[in-house]
Amino acid sequence: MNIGQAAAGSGLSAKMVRHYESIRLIPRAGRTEAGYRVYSAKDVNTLRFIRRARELGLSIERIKRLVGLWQDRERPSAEVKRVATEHVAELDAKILELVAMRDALQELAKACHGDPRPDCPILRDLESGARAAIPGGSVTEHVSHPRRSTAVGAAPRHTA
Amino acid sequence: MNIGQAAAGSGLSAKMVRHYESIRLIPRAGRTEAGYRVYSAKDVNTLRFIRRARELGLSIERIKRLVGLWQDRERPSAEVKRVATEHVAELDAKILELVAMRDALQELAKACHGDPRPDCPILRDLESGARAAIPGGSVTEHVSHPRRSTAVGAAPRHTA
DNA sequence: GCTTGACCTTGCCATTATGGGAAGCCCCAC
DNA sequence: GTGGGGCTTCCCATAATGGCAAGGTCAAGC
Repeated sequence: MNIGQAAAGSGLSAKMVRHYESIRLIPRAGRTEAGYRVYSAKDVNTLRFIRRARELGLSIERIKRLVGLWQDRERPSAEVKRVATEHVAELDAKILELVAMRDALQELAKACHGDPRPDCPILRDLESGARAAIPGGSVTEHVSHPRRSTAVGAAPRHTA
Repeated sequence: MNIGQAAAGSGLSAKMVRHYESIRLIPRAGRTEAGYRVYSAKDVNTLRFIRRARELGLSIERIKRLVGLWQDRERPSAEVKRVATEHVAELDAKILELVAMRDALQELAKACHGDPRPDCPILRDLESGARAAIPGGSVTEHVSHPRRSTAVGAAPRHTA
């Protein structure tokens, strides 16, 4: 099958399938005489694997490792688990960061009248507030109301 | 003062101060005859405001709005509050996404022996698992399109 | 005066994962 | 034989930041 079918069958975009080939996450697909990429059902399985891994937020680098382990019948499950727990640790760190931001901003917003007058604790905080540590608490418990919005405006990088 | 002093005084890098100028988050700084940027204490205050806003994860676009409101003595606090609550909503959405990922992966990891044998529920899930409800957790079903961020491996995009 | 070193300038590249679009070839149905 | 849809490659853009490079500037010390 061509890339369109493979993409549809895996849930990825054709664009991303090409991209994954270019960064060598997947091997170079075979070509027809006209240069069209050719995929097998097995290839689609690999692409689905990748899509699911991306849904769990795994980075391309980790997915590379996982695909390698997946295809190795002798793999120690310990290695797979390690990749997973590494990612869980990063997710936890990120979650803590975002929760701290949200809680701080939510407090400020709560204290803001939100009326036609100019006085505003949010601006006062930004103007000269010292960002302080937020008292501990389980992250999960704070997560309440949903919302299917879009991007969060990314935070300062210091992480890696 | 020069950019180095302004950067140090605001907690930003000189690089970012130049960047913020280039994207017009701040006005073009005055120059010496040699072309060096010149900053006043007031400029540094603005830079500090920006740094704190970034610490709260606000995007440059929202910070632009906030800086504008901050400098407008007639601003309605309701507008400031709106910017803040918009961001809180996005943070909440992002947090939910990450928590869903973390919980799912954590469950899988917990079920993985992590020994020298190849059998592994994590790979089995990726191989053909539908992302489903996590026991004990409220976050479930389709983990839709996340986004990128700091340390975490980022997820699919759709948003912007 | 001249050297040295710290600081400044602009500009380009990299990151992460993904989308968009252009220019141009290919294939099949009608 | 033609039109439209699928395919190809390549470049650009995103968000925010770091890094490096080549070169100008300034102040201090000799």
